[in-house]
Amino acid sequence: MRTDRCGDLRSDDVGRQVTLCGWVARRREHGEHLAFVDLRDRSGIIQVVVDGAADLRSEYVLQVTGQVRERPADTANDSLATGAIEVDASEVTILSASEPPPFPLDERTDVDEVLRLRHRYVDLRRPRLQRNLEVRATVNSAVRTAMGEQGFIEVETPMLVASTPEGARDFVVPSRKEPGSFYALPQSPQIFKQLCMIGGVDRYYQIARCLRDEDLRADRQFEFMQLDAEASFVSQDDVLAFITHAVASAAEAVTGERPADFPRMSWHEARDRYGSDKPDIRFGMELVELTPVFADTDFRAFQAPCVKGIRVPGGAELSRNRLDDLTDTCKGWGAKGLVWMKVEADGLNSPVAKFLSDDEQAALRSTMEAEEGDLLLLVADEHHNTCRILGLLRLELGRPPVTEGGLHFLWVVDFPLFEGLDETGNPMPAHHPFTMPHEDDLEALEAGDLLSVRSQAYDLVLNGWELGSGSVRIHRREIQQKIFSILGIGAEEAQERFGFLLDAFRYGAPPHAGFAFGMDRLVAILAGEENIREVIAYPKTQSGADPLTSAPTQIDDRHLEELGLRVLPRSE
RNA sequence: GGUCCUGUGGUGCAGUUUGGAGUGCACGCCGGCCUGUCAAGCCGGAGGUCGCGGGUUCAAAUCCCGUCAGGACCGCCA
Repeated sequence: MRTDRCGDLRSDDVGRQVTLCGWVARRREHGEHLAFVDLRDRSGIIQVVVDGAADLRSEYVLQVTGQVRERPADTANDSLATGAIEVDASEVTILSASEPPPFPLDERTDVDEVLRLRHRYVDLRRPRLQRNLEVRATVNSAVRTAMGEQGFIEVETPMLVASTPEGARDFVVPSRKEPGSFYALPQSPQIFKQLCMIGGVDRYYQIARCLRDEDLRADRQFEFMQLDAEASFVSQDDVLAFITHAVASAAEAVTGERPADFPRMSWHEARDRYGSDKPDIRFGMELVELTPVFADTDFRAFQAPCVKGIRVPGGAELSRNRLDDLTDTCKGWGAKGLVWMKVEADGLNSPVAKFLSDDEQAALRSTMEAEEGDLLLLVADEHHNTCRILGLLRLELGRPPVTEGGLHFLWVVDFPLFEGLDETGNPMPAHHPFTMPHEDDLEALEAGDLLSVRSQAYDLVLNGWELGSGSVRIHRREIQQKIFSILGIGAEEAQERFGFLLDAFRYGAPPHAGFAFGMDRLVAILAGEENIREVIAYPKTQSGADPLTSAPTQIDDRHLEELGLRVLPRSE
């Protein structure tokens, strides 16, 4: 139907007879005998000169045949890739008419998102989404190539799986053949990929759809795509290298530049310096240790296990109102309070300055390298809480937009194996119960010094977004049993919950390790989007609805009966 | 489950603080004019459940209560 794409034509094509198909992006009429139509397809836009009488309106679908020609002198449009030329139409066929679109398709208008989702087929025509979908396809393709290069093969795993009690809430699918029983949709292919290892598929990967029935966020949808990978006979370093290659290849495919650095940082260092296990290292404002400065302080609020602060360059300009807001925000995060100090020519301006000795003020200023005009924000609390609050505050005050600062990848390693205790006093696994403890910490594990035990688990962070995580898995039976017993999972319960995996481990399980990272998040950052809905063709709203199809919908009684289901009346 | 923000012709906004006639801006739409525009221009026109319900008031887009939808975040996401 067409010989060329609209956006591909250039001055080289002058003189050629071409046939183009596309949508009317805009028309400019000059009376009976002249009109300009900007014809748009996925490749871009070109100006078509048509007879003024033609009734060609916005978003009509046209087939245009005509000759490519230079535009007359002084009428070139530099802002258009095809701006030096135009197509002189000899024949225009309306393939499909269109009602006026429900919202403008130009890039200038920030349209209500529900409206965009309800008419997603129109929204998808806009350059922004066209570009984002291309970025996504490029990333998918680059990742597949990169994994293939490293000897991984793509294996598909089922969507209808058994529900396990771990992790997120499952989406479930009722069984027709066995009423009252349910499949679960996979939260990840975790178990299956480990079974692949036992099955001798020594390098598995999959760009897998995962589903978790948890509340949605800017970086979270019910369903999302992961690069899921697992390899046998490899170390943590090997896995980091595999994933680094895949992610670097994806970034290079999109930006044209291969990111060089994938630095590593221990979980402890990340917490102490950035107050986060996913530090955004695009900017400074690092947490400064101040506990020694106030070791002998008379100021009650600083008589805490840990005092830290951040320095906001130029922050002394913030109004009292804004500082009060920040204090409230911190309290909302669970802080006992927030101490602010403005660094001024004649000293520290702060409600609490009078409680601090001259030595303390001087030590504070030098430790924080404070300069006139800075704002110092201090929190005193338990170590972990101090770091967490300041980490959130740092992001609140300093985090650049997604499009700024380049790509800063970071491997966070040496996570603790357990993060605190649950209500019943059992330690909680920081990753999952198959995570291998650090070899150097096996003695501490044996000795019961649980919270000091590191794991061979690792996260990949990009500009403060957690892209994904992985671990070396336990393949030694006695260690697995030790972990289960620490977690308070008895042999019977373990068998019930993970029976088929444990059974499989009896038949020759190779040492293995793996990783999974969120493709949507990677694509969003590479596309310069703050929200993964912008890189998903058909996303859902924050309440999990799809304005396009109206999902979720009710099903009729006959259908319910067939599945052995009855819907309870809504409770108050 | 919680906190905060938003909802006004087809679209994007202003108007809400301090109640007084559906008032305004830009785009789009419809009609007319126009042979080099490119966010074309000029003239004219149509288009409203101020999300919904209730309350206060002589009077509500505006104040109060509730509710729905959307968004950001907390909880949640091993």
